[in-house]
Amino acid sequence: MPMGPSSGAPGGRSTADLFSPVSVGRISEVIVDRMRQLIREGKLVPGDRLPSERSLCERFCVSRVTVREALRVLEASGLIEIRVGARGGAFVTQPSSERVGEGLAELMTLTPMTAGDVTEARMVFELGILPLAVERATDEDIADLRILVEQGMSALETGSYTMAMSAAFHVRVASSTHNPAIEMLVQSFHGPMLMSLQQAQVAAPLMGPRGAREHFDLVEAIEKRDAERARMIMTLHLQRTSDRLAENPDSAPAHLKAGR
Amino acid sequence: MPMGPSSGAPGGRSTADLFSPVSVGRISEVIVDRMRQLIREGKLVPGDRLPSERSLCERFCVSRVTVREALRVLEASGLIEIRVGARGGAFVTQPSSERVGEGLAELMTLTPMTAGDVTEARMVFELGILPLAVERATDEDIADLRILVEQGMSALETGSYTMAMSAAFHVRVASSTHNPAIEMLVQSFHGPMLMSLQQAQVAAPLMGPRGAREHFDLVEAIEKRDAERARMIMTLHLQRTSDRLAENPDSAPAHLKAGR
DNA sequence: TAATAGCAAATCATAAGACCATTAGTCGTG
DNA sequence: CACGACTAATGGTCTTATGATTTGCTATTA
Repeated sequence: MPMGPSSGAPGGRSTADLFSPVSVGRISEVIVDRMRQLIREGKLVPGDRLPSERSLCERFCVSRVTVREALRVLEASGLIEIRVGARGGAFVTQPSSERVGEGLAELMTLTPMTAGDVTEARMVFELGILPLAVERATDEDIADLRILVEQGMSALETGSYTMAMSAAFHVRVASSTHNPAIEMLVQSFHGPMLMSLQQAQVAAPLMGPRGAREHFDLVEAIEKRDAERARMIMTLHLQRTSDRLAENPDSAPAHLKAGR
Repeated sequence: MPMGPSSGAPGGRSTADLFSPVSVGRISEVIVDRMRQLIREGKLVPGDRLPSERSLCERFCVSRVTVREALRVLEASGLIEIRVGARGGAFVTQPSSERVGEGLAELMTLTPMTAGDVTEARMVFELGILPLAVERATDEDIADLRILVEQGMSALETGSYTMAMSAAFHVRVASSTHNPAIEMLVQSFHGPMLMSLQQAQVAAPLMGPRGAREHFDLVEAIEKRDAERARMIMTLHLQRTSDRLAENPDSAPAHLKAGR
């Protein structure tokens, strides 16, 4: 019996299984999958430290190169973070929407897509979730929003308003829907995208006293469960942002700018 | 002049620049950035083949290990694809929304997020873009949609309807907005996410004759620029899908399932 | 002639061993 | 107690070798 681990004539079953490839792709890829699975199953939770490269070599019976390539991939996937030095190693990271946002941002730089396109998509989404936010916002949500509005206003006075603060507000509105998927998407929108597009220089003009006022009014509308009014305010608010972007030369095709 | 490439006393400028760290992080990371930039600038376009690993070693004056780690990262980022054998090597890939979708799907498996959450987000977005699609759809868009509907109907009769076909229809609707960002997002939704969640086994029940009819009606509404009617149809359509999902035990928390 | 087996080259995949750089902890000395 | 030197752990990189896979060519043979 020249072929096949188990005895018996080869006619018994489909040849498709018997002559399947003996090795499946890269070893490092197998290791990556194993790690992924461990993380998914919760056997590895954020903060955990993986064994050292050399330990992993022994456990998997592979060379360090292979282990390192697997770690590189996991790192690029945002699943682990690697620190050097004593007590260093690979640590499981907290899952975050940043990675999605990064992928989104990168796609934007590679694809014929303008800032206007993105703003429009954002508008559709943020307007669409408003009714949900209005309906579901708890007292705690509203209190948080009020705090953010106040912080924004005082920051405006001292001229220290940043895009991050605006993003925080919009994300908090999204999280008032109590739908993690929605929150994550909005976060992905704001995170690296707008951040990289226009840094501090246009943050202030983008957010004048009027913008702050709109934030304030929006919270009030949410509190009063006035979806229609909330929608109106947000429409204006986003529309103005969009217009500012249109004036701004930086709003040119995103893939011409963006240096990370 | 012991330090600094340009002559002159060190007092001329901030010492911060002069005594900056001599090496910044990983070499492989530098290579990754260089490659990324080349691709962004269009010096490397999809289909192009990168030099072989050994050539890159010489060009960058680094070892093969380093080059390989860079290639792994680029591959994990979805920027290149690596083939082995003669005429193999690293090839620049067509940018696609798949990567974003993957990241999204992975986040879903790692985060406390139910299929219901995702469906809700999807509903918000797909409903929100409908007015844009209705307004902007060209004759070509509508013709394409009709073809997809017909294909779906005949597939239903032969029992060969797949999730992919449903996804294709919804994505085509999204692309009728002529906004790449929107198209990409919808694609990200449908791509790996729903695909992995419920494979073929639930595709058919999810898409009965009624679903096909709704697709048909939706196209008609778009053609007649009847945003209100389109919205109603889509609402029902998605709602039904959502309900089916809720009945289905597979709709349990996404992070408990999903094996890729 | 045409199909097939065999061979060679290009290329990625992996291994093993060595050395350097960075970091945290420890221990000694003032 | 404070500060600096030493040590051990760990990732980062290099070098050299070998294996595996794919393509294309070539020679053999029916």
